[in-house]
Amino acid sequence: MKVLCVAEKPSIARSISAILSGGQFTTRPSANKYIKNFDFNYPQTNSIYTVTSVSGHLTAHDFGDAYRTWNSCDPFVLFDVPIETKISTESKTIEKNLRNEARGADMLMIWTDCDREGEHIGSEIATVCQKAKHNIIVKRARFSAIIAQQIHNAAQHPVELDRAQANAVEARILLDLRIGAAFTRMQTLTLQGRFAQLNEKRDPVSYGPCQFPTLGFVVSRYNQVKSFVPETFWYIFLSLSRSTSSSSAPEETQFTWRRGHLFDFDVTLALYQHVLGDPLARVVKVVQKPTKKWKPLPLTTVELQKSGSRLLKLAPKKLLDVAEKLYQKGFLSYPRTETDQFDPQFDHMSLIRKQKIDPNWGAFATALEQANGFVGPRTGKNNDKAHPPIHPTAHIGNLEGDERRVYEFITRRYLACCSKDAEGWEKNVEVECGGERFSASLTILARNYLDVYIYDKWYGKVIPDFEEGEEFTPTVCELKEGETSSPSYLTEADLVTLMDKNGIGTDATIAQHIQTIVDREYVLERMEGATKYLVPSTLGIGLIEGYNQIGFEKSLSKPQLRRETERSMVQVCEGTKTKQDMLAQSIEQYKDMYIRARGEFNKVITVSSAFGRIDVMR
DNA sequence: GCAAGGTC
Repeated sequence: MKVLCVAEKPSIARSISAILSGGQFTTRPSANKYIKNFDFNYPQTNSIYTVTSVSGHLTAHDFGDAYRTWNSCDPFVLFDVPIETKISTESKTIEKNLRNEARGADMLMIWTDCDREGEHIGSEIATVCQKAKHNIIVKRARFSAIIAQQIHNAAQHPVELDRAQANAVEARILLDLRIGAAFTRMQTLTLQGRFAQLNEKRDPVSYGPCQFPTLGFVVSRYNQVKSFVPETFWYIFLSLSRSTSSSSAPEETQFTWRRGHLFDFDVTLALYQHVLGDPLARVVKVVQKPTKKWKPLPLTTVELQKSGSRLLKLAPKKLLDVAEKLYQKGFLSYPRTETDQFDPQFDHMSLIRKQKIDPNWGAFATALEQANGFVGPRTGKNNDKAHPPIHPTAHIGNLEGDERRVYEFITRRYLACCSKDAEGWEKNVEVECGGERFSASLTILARNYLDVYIYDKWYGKVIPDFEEGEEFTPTVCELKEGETSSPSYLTEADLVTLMDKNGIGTDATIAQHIQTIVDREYVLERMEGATKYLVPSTLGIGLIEGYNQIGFEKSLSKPQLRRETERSMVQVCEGTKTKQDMLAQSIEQYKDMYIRARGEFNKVITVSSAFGRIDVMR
């Protein structure tokens, strides 16, 4: 039997071939420069295998000619007019390769990632191959990691394609296109009629079910900052200076008031006077216990973008681009993964060994190899069943600039994962004075993973000995005043976190959505020191606040609608809803909102005009 | 000139 295997991307095709053939395969080029065909025998099922791949989705969706140009129709009809599905121009050579290979095959085995999108890509592959060979048997290989035993098992026990999952994705594709195109054209054409600046630039004023909630987060934080009024508070500050030993200089131990701070001056003053009336502080409790600072979890794409943008000051999109490049050069594992747990069979030692030669972290890697050095990584809660957490696959010493910094971060993170938690000793001293309680708590370090993961800080300070029942005269006892501080604008790391929590976009697209609202000039990047903050432009504020004033039951700029789309997709996958019902219900809902938005768009225009100009403020 | 999701 001749079997044609098709993976979602070239790297997986190569890995599968290496495993199934035991390294004995021949390589043929295809019409596409990224894609190769691998041939070998697979005696376990008495078959001749060819393994190739696509490169993500094969098809593109668009309206027919009659509706593609912007002035050809009322945007409202885009909710209903037919959508054409074509092989995208970039995929033409890939389609050709699939057809050639399918003609000579008895069976098509689909090896796309085991997620909804993978099932949809699989159905695209099946359509192309069945066109080339009508009676080809279509099967699907199920695997959750590129591990020999799993890959062999998948090849020997193929299952059926899950059409329900493919349908759910198809519905989302159609919905996003209809909603995006209809609202984008309506917004753009209406605003261009009112604001000359927009007309000159001809930039679309886009709407999208992911980009608007993303913009909504930025505007919402902006409003919090603008409406913030500082509040004065008061607190009692207590400290003691004493030497830890007879020879050392005195050190100050600061105690924290158990009440934190109060907003009522008179009450605070009364309590303070009570404390002043009692010159002696008594140690009521000393608790000492070991404490830990946990090493980081294995690295996912979202976490790379969050911690990377915070620690390396690189934009999430940039981080992903750099990681992608390093992956293509063979230094990193696949950088788009939701998985924060390594497979129990994962071979860490050979990867750690590769890092021993590094001048900066080689010694740490060497120590991990010794007895008591290595501790298996923590197990997170997420597993996409397709890719392991991001880790270095080879050592490289001559990178420069951002590539070097990203590689270093990922490598240090990985080595930290294979190390031990930092250990400390916590001493909590509780003190009573004039009826008020105060406490001090400090930690002493045993660094472990912190030695390689230089991005985490864990400060500790030796605290003098205190004994229960001991009395002392505080060195300082003061009534102090403070002020609540304004929230800051959103950082990119904050925004990634919010999007991830609210299910806006996926690990691979979150960074793109942020880029989109910047490109559309809805949001400006403002540097303060080394930190980049996101501030909405007048246009961004006008759009969000304008829609808010229309008072939709479900806001176009909040995550709820996207969550509902997600829930509908799950229902289609489970078979509790049909694709047609999902489409019909959503389209109806958005049509109602579209009609109201169009009717009351003067509110968006009014809010935008209120800022005087609709172009961006600098 | 529109979306979001894959991927190179």
